[in-house]
Amino acid sequence: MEIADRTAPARLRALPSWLINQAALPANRLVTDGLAGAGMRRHHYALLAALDEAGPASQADLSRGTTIDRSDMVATVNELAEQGLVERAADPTDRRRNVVTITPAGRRKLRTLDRLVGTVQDELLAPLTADEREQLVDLLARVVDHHARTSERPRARSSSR
Amino acid sequence: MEIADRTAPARLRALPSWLINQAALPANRLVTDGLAGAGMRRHHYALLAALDEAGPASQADLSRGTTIDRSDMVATVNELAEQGLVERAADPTDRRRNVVTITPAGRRKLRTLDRLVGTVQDELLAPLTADEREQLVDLLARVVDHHARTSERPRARSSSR
DNA sequence: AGTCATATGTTGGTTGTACCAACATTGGTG
DNA sequence: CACCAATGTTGGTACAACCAACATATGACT
Repeated sequence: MEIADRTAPARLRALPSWLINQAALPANRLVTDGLAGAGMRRHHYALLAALDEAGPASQADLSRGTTIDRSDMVATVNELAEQGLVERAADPTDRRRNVVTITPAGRRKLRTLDRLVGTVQDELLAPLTADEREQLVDLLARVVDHHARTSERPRARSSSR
Repeated sequence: MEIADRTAPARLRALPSWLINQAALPANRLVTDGLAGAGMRRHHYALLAALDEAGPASQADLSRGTTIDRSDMVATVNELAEQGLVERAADPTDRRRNVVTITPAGRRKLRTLDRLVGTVQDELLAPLTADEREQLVDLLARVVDHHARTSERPRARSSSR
């Protein structure tokens, strides 16, 4: 009569897509809460990381280099710029573009966030050994890579016209 | 200068929480698209599965048995009832409750969805071998279980009746 | 040179999922 | 009886991931 076990249907519990979603819930909760302590959100961290690793870039390039949509990039850059963590400047060589640059304060903040996010991974993967964590990362990376390639069709340019 | 590689920052690519999120994107896209072909959404599938496996139950029990909030359960049951896939009836023994029951049509639909969702898993995990898929499911299940237990502290019932 | 397709930043949406707060009704327990 | 808890329900929030359209600019081709 009663659903006493409080566990999801067996069908779902065996479903990779469902498990990934369920795992994403604590993952997001932990990361979001962790970053919230520093006044940041996930987009902010991703953008700072991209800038730190790849150097100054236009918003469109940053959008392609992260998974942040061009339209969401606007607000993200705004928010980071307000806090002095990045700077937005017009690109003299292409007046359509803004060049976004990480500031020293941004780099400092990023290091803080790195630590923060790092500790959160331990909480997230608490039940797994170091080996298993590596396995998980490897497996997921291959899945993610596969779909990044198949969804993003660079589309052979048809200069034919 | 330019972010030509179109890959996310290395920091993120090594982050379990980020990978889980990125994997959830194609997972959701595939499942959502698949179910959309049958006029269903994920909630509908989860609810039908729960009803099929655990039998008729109140909305609150169903909410606990899936991951669907009590408030979202209302609409989910409504939508399935409109299509004759479930039935909602007042519980004579407890007038607060509605007893939700899956109909034969609901069972038929569920079988269709099972097939649909199953084929989608193959697409999702295309780059992995059968062994690796099992590993992934096992690792994720343990992570999910761990956080299900640590977050939900139901507090031992005084009288389980 | 002029035309046309494309890239860029930006605004202003929409969708889906996961929540939370509050409420009236009912039930169970002291 | 008085009180607290559970249930269904309404209405709302937050956030990420999109999409459409636009003005401006660039570049490529004729």
